[in-house]
Amino acid sequence: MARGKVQMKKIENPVQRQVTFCKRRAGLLKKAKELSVLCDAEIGLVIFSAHGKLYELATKGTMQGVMERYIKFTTEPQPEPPINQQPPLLDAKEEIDVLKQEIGTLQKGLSYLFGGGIGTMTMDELQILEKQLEMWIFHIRSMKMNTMLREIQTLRDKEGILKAANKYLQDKIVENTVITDLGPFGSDTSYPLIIQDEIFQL
Amino acid sequence: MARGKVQMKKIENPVQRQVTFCKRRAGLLKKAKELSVLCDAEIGLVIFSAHGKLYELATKGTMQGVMERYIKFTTEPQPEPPINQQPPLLDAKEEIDVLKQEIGTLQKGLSYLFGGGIGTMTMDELQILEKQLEMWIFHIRSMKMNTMLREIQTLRDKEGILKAANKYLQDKIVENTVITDLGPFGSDTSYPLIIQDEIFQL
DNA sequence: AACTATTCATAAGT
DNA sequence: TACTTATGAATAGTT
Repeated sequence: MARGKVQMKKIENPVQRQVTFCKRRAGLLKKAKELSVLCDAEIGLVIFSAHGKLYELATKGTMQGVMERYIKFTTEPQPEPPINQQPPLLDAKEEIDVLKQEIGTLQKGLSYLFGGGIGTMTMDELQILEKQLEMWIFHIRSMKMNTMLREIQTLRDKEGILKAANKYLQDKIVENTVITDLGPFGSDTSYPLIIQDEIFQL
Repeated sequence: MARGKVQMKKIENPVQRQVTFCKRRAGLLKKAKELSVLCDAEIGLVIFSAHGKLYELATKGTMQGVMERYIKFTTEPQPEPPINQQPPLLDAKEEIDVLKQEIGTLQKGLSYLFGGGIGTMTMDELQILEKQLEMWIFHIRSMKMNTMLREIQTLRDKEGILKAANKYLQDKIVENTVITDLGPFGSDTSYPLIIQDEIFQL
């Protein structure tokens, strides 16, 4: 930098350290912005000063966004965006592994937030925590219900399409055999045994 | 920097952009390390290249640690370290407030970890999450049970002490009145109405 | 907070 | 991809 090299160790003089912190922090944030702009990169930068003050920069979106992307990236295998893409669940097993890791993180967060020892919590605190967890479960269950309802609807849609296809096939067969024979078709509840795969590619 | 200023906009030439990305990325990481060492700061730096590759730096601990600290900092009010300190429970009301804030943090963490939309979770994922939450509740409830058992034990201890005190007082009264009168005392189930506060300072 | 002498980072070239 | 070099930027020490 200027007027003498600087030793790569903590600056002992608190005043000088604070000044250097301000200058270099500004420089670092500027450099990060530049890199993001010049090279189209997404950057998240978090700086906690020695006294605990927070300085942050998130290019392209929020810090939340960067952190989510980071978690996703480090949790999943390399291929960056293979989670919940168009093909709704390509590999259920892999997805469950991902979830397990996420839950592990959450658990860590729990024991961390209530660190020092959950054993020291008061009755009131336990009561609140239990209630909170119950609310979460309630939330999860209502989401499960929604998922099931959606699946049921999807199945009904498919049923409708199959019935229509069935009808169409029946009509065609009747049409082709009308001269020689009037077959036993006609029931509204009978379905064809041959199903076109394409029907499922909705 | 060298041989001509650089325009602060995305470098169009892909080759040059890639070269610049490598150079400036290295520079940025170096500067971040230096700032951390010189000024005793905790820094988390995440860089996603335009092609989605991840580069990261976490000084002092892990990126997880930085992100947890960030979440805590942005969720809670400023006073950074007033969480479950030595004085076990100086003010129960205050402690509950702290707990509520911590729960808020946890909630945020939940929606963050499953960010992007919990609505996209699969049935399997929801199932696992629900089970996890139930296990937490089970844990909480067993802790509540322990707390209650401990309180019951404490009350029994107090009862024993009170009974002993009662006996002592009775004996004293009997002793002092034995000449003039044999009072109606003698029941094992009667307690004195006057209780010494000191008895409760166990 | 502003200045300036230096060192550092790096754009362009090889 | 790596090295070199000329030059612009960052900044340590000073005021």
